[in-house]
Amino acid sequence: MTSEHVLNPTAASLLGFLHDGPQTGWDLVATARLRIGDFWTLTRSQVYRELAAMSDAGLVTAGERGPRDRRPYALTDAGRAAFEAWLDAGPGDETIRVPLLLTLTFGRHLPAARRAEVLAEHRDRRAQRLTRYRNLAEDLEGSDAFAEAALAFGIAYEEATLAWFDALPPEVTGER
Amino acid sequence: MTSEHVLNPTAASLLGFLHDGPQTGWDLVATARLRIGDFWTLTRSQVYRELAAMSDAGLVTAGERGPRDRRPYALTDAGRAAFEAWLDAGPGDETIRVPLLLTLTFGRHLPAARRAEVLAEHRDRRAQRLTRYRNLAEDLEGSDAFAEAALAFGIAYEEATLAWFDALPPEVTGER
DNA sequence: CATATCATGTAAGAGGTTACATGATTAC
DNA sequence: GTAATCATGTAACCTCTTACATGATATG
Repeated sequence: MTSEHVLNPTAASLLGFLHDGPQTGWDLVATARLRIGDFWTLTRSQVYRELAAMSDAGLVTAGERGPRDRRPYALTDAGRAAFEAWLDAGPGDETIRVPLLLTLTFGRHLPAARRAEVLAEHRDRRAQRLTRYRNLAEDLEGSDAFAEAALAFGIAYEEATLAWFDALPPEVTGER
Repeated sequence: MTSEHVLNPTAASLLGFLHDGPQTGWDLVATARLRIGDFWTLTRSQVYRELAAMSDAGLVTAGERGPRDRRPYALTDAGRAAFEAWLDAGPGDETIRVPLLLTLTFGRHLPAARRAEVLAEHRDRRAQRLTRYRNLAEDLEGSDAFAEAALAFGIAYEEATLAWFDALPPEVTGER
């Protein structure tokens, strides 16, 4: 009888990173920000909480405290099994929540001039993100095909968004 | 001194819908599912809670209970002001959380055959969503430019996603 | 009269964010 | 020695989901 600890995607990702060796909470935050931060948000608080919970559940073990109270967590066999089960289950349905489209839906309640500003600001943020992604893609080239694929998704998304922006009719954008 | 009640996007959307006249919680759920359901999830529980909270804050007023205990909520001037302030602030940053890209990031831990299956399943779900969007777009044509624009975003997103799927290299998809 | 649908809500818990509190070590 | 950064964690609160509980009305 295996005690099935159901993983949430955040916890599962931590286990995923621990496959490359023990890490402290602090390090895991940095790793996660770097490797999945562009498509999965997570906070320090969350990481420490999930680590504590997974330690209780036997999915990870806390090692000795090192300098500066550093406390490395290592994957257990149970943790490895739980991670594999999570991965094998496939990605859950995406929760699509796009604040921009809410603002747009209620666009008729926003004066045209302000609407134009708001949209332009948002478009700009997207454009900056696309630029950042493209730079990242250069750095990443040839290293990790999976990471490259994930980044390519982001690029495709932002490109599509910008094209959408530029195709909006003037009665929506509020520009004359 | 105006008591600034800070709205979350869900609450704000309810106020937005109440601009077209009083509605009950039940009706608001249906309206929201229909009008913003494709880019903003929300549950019954949430709607009743937000209505109660906004009623306490004076942003809406509960009317007399009708048949089947139906209780219509109406917008107050404070509610209208709060909504306008929310709308004017512009859309907040999108929280990007794409479970698919997590699965992909850890793709090397998933056997190639299973990886191919998982990706194919997910691609299929996306394709179905795109089809649904396209049908909706036909129905919507010429009615509401803002709703059409929001839908066009969804279509652009799904089209970009499908194109990305189809451009994935075989070492990522796990197909030979 | 039985079943489906309409309609309200509460309870419990998971997940997520922000702010607070504390202290060690490194770099200047 | 002082400021930055590393490192751990707790507390409070908000948001969101799922399950539970209850009853009225319409449809067949």
